[in-house]
Amino acid sequence: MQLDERKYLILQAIIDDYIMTAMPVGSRTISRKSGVGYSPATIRNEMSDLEELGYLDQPHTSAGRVPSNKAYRLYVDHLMKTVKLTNDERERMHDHLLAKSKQVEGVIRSAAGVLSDATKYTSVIVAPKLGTLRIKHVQLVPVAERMALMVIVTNAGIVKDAVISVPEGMDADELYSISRMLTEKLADKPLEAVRQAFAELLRNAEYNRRLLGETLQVIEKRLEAGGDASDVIVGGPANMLEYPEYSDVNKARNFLAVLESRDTLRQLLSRDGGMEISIRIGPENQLPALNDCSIVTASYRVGDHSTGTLGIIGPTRMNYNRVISVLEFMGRALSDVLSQYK
Amino acid sequence: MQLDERKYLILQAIIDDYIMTAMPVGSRTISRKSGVGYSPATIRNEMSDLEELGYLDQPHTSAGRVPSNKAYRLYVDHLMKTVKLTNDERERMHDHLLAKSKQVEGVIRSAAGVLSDATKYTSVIVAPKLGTLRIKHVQLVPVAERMALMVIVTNAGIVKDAVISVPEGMDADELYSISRMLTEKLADKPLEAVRQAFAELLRNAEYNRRLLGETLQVIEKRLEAGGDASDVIVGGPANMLEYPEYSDVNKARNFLAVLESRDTLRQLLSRDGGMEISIRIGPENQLPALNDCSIVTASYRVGDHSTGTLGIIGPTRMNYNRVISVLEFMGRALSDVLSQYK
DNA sequence: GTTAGCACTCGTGCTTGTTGAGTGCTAACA
DNA sequence: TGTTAGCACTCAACAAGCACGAGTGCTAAC
Repeated sequence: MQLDERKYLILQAIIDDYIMTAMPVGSRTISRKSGVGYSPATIRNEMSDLEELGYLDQPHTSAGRVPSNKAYRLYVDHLMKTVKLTNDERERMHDHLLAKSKQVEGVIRSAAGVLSDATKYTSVIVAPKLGTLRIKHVQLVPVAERMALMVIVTNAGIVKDAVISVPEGMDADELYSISRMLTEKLADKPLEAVRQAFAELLRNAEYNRRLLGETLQVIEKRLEAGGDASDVIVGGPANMLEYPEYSDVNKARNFLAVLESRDTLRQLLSRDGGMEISIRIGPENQLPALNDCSIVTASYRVGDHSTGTLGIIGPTRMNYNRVISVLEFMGRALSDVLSQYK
Repeated sequence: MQLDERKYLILQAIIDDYIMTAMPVGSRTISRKSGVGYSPATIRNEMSDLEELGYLDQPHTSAGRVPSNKAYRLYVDHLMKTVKLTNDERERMHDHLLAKSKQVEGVIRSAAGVLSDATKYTSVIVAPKLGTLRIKHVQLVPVAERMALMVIVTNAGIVKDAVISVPEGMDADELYSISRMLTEKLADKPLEAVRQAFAELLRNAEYNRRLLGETLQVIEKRLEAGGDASDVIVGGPANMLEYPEYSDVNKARNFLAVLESRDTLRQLLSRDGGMEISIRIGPENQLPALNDCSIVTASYRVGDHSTGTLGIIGPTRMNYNRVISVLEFMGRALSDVLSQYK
């Protein structure tokens, strides 16, 4: 059995309706719907076929039908027609984004807010991979006896800091000149290339080797860790509770638990290929707790080499249409804002 | 009618039981309980009195009784006997806190995690008021044509950054020397005293006045804003859903919505007096959405002048005992860790 | 002052019946 | 041969009725 034009039409109508209502949809509903000129009986026959083909599920005999994950896959790949955002909406989102643009952390944070507000789902934004960011400036600041704070400013104005210990008796002036030297040597190098640069520094070091060694270690540790918790920002976690899928408190709790584990989130948002938009439906995203969620992601650029990810997590019956439009727009907007300090 | 010894005893037993079970407690339960040697009938008479006095509520005729907010108030003020944490527990919490102590943001974040794990409620930590922190270092880093990133390192290693615009043609070296000058002039001054210092600088400025003016403005704006979103850290938001009080999704959603508004949280956690532990029960915390929540807060010190707040939000029938012990301990631990880079 | 006894209340959980949305099948129709 | 009307059937959801039991208040006896 194959999918003909009419089956596509009916399947699409069913999915569209289910996305709106979250209720199993019956043959009468589809029959009434404009654009499909068949009687309920005909629709029923087609629905029966679609069920056999694995595109529809039936919760129980006397209920309507519900799209399967396979149906959503077909939907996003072929059936869905993209909608445009209104200019008004684009403007509003853009303005919200710029309102806090004075602080970089703030830009990402408000982007997450805009995303979750615009879609009514939960949004997640992952900051660019540390290793790909370029160092603009390194500064060691004395904070205590034998301790200094190392501040690294990268492009996109992202600031990373870490406490390192310094040799006995090293004073502020000395740290200052080491900072100057480090900045000079490391400027415009990506963080992940720092090991090499350091090796070179250590070979012909006039300065304290132990200090440089530890500084290198700290940087590498940060790189390995893949960034700390603040690198994943979640927006509108409570939005998900609006949907009947999560009217069960246990489900809601499991969902929120996933959001609390930034590591899991970072992994979930890791993207496969280079395509603009990636969609994972239900079990496609591996995590059992998110079996009835879909994750849609896009990416944004910072400078020429670094990319971060922005995404939406919602029920599998999410409004893919709108989510994709919003993500595409915000991906571009975020890239613009974050690349302006190149 | 007055509260005699026996009424205290019974009320305490009722509250203890209700904190454990969240079920209306009946006279039989209390009678069986060790320590109270009276028959259910006697207990009933006393309970009737307690209800009349406003310490107990009755959900409906044939149910047991539930402590009122007035009862909780009495409980935390007089009835409650403090319990000690085991050494084992203290150690575990302390270790968790230190595990991430290399990054300051990380310390506060993991403290929030420790708090919510130890209590099974939701924790909130507010970073110290910016104005009271002391400047250790100011650094201007060029990020784009006519734009620089200003990084301010304060004691406790807290780093604040903001983008400012700089005059045409100002190069890295020039910014470097301005940074040096600013650091020298501002070092060890609290942020809120910066206005004065700047006024002085502006009076006999050799350097560009417009730059200094804007720098001052940025600092002041940050001060006025009372810190940005990252200054409030929430731990274990999903914990609250464990409790039957929040088995209603709508209630849960409202609760989570409150947690999303960092401004509201900051206000909620603002503390009245200087006492070590502050407890607000139900409506005492003003916010209708949190009418059946209690908020317990303690404070921590950073250096000599700055204080931040750490708190627990839980149902009014929370385990005040334990919460207070944990908060006291963590307040001290956090102060120790954050004051070590003085 | 304390307690046993008893009638009374009322939420909870179970069973049963009803309703209605939806299905599958069959037979008639174009 | 594809489409549709008709009809019997299914089953979740809802409501009504009922028994149960936890809990109360009151009274009278100890």
